[in-house]
Amino acid sequence: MAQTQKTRYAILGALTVFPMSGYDIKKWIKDTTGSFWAESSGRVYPMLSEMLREKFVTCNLTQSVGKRCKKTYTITAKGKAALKTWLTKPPQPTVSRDELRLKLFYGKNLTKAQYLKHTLEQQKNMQQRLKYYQKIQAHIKTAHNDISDSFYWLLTIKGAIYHARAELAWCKDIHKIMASKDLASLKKSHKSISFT
Amino acid sequence: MAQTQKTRYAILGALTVFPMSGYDIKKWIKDTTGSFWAESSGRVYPMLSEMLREKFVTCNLTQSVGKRCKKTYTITAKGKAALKTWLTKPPQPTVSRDELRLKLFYGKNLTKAQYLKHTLEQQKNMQQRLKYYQKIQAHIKTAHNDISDSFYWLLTIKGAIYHARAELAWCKDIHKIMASKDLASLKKSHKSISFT
DNA sequence: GATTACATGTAAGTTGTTACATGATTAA
DNA sequence: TTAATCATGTAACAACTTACATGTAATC
Repeated sequence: MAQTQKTRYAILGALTVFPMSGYDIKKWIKDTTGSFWAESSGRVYPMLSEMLREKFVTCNLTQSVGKRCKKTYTITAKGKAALKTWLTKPPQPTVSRDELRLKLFYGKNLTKAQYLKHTLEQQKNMQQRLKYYQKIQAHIKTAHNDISDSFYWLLTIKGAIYHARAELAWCKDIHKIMASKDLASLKKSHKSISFT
Repeated sequence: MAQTQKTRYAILGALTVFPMSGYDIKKWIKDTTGSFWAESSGRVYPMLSEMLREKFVTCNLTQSVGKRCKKTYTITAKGKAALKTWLTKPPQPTVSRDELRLKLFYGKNLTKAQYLKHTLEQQKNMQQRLKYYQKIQAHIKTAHNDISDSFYWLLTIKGAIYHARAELAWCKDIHKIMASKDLASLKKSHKSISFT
């Protein structure tokens, strides 16, 4: 019964930073909250129209460089109120589908090489992410003087960094365990794997 | 174009452990891979019928305790082959929607108390999870002698434990930062927040 | 006597993605 | 000149959830 429609709040949140067009919003969401939130244009544009009808946002046309018109949306007091109401509600734990973990869980059905291919790829991805996060972090610290937002962004990035580090530590552990033992000898020693 | 249908593989994976009924499968998925994978009965039962037609599984009726009949599904060679093909493919990074993170990212729009309510709740949840994982971990180590599976399960749990620990460390950091500074003084000192 | 667990399934609705259509501008 | 970015939007489809229907058996 309870309609979530979280796309709505992801958009409203973005508009508390500054007014944006649909295109901007999609890009913003990808660039800032991309590691834990995604929206497609097929949702953003219809949702903006809906929220315009509901007076959660206002729209004014701005001419961008050429003749193309750009619709810049601004959040209203009503929109802000709706956002705040949602923000204060306890977040419902969405069980994400982590494909990597599912594949590794049923790793019995993979060869050692296939298994390691997945974890090495994950390790590489997490290393890249970590670098990306640290770059963003430095960027926010230096370029942003609008404290009210950037304080919270830094805390969020910190969480992302911790997450990436945990994934890296996990991958390393796996590689250590897989490298030191061949699968045939695991029967004897698997119980001694350290789980500190 | 590329149809994912991951429910299919979550089920097939479960059936590589032992034959199960639809009810068992749903319970199994929840109990073992529940922290990173979810399936609803509205998907499990139709998918089992579909896979029966495709000869990925076979079905035989077993009388459970009373008169209720139970359909026990067994994975076929064809099903195993399909699973292995999928397992070896690089997992596509599904961007989950982490509601907590979105809410904290736009934390500017929350009061300090509201913000802390979310992070304290997350801390509590992660502590509970951690205990749960450690219980399961101990259980697998002692009760399971079928090494081929349990080795991979232990590695997966290790990842879950690392993840929970990272979340806990993050929450603690947030509480430290939020406690030591009142929001009014943040303007001066936010750049000195340690991001080690 | 009530609730929970077992057990299978369907139907309606929601939510979301992908691909497409359209076209300007800008950089390699 | 080819591709990428800017810019808005729709239509078709895919995927998933929730609530319901139905009934047994065990436990509290």
